[in-house]
Amino acid sequence: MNKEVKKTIKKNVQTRRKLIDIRQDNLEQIIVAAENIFAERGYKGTTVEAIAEAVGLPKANVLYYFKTKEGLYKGVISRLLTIWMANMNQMTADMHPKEALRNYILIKMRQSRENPNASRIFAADILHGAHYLRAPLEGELKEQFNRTCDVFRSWIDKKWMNSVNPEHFMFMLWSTTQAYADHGLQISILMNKDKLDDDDFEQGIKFLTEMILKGCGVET
Amino acid sequence: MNKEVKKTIKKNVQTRRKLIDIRQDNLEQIIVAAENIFAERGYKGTTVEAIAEAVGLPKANVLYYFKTKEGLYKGVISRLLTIWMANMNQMTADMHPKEALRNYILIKMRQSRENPNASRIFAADILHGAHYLRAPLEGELKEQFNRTCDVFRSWIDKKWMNSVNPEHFMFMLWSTTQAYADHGLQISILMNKDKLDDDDFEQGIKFLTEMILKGCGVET
DNA sequence: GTCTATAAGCTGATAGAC
DNA sequence: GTCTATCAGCTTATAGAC
Repeated sequence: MNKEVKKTIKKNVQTRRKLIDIRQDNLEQIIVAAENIFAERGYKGTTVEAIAEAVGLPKANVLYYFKTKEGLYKGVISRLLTIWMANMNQMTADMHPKEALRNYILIKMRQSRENPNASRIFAADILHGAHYLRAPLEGELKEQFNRTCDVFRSWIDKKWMNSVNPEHFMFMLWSTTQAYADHGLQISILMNKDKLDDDDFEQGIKFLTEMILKGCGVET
Repeated sequence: MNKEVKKTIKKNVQTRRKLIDIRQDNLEQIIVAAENIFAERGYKGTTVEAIAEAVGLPKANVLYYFKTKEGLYKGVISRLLTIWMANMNQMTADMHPKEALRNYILIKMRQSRENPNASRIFAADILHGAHYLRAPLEGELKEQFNRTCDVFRSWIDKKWMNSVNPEHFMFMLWSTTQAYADHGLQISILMNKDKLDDDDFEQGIKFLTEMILKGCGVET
């Protein structure tokens, strides 16, 4: 193998690496921009043009990477769902509800603060017929839901908490914590703020923890 | 005045009455259909054509009555807001929280059951920037919110309830009850149902009332 | 008042030069 | 891989006959 050939190969490798990097970088940028705009304006309210503009690319380029708008949307949802499930706190029967519930509320509130897009996009999908979330809801999410309800039942059996309805208890945990993402704008307007700050979330966490633990009869 | 003239006048009156009736009837039908479709598909997802089809009129006819799609949407929102505010339970300082809260939860849950469209359309608007609800939120709704928080404070002063954060307490009352409208689909999927029935709402009311009263230290 | 036809504008997607 | 130009389809809104 002579020098010229080696050089050519090396150059090709470098070029390919660079292209791969560009590709990864563009994919990442597009999906992050898309997530934000879908969360703000909803699926129908979002244009591919707007996403392209946010990334500084022509829209044909965005469609080169993702082929269709719906494909991009599905990509965003599935990415969020993965993160969502990974961060999902697993409450178990052997944990004491005092610590388990306190921790669950903390994690969910942190999620509402740090990744409100996920909660908002999910909420919009549910509101408009669960077009994209029906499948996961009927599958993995339902299993997780049922497991957690069983944990509540076992806590009730052990007299660690009052005999409250497990399903509705779960709905309450979700709706109260996710409200700080989904209805964050409403809350901030009513509290005369531009947006919710760390203090608001701290107070929310403190309030919810006390109310919910006391409500289901767990000693604090 | 001869008989012919009298007859003509009478006929004109009848005709006018009939036209007014038709007009009222059409307006009513259009706004009801629009409410349902906007709630299902969101503003951008709704076409004037779909509304017209639901009423059995050509879409030019719908636009004859409401001029623009946005005008129709505003009409729907303002109509729902009026009903919403009228049904709003006024909690007052002289009422005991036990009865006042119980009744508030009952009314809000009834609203989620009987008029989920209002809650859903409001939720979608908040989710996407409160384009149409910002004004009422900054005005009448904020006043009502502040008045109710004051009522909570006076209850706390009287030791009728624990010293919980009034603002966050209000958010909890809203999010937990409205969840049965906004996330009704999610709840029904997780409970293996097509839709929530009377029993589910009864259980929800019972659950929420117990949890919330106990949570804020009101005797039941 | 009602309805058909159509204008005007936007948006997703593609063709084709570079 | 990238970008300009453009097509095809949909949607709001209006013009104009009845």
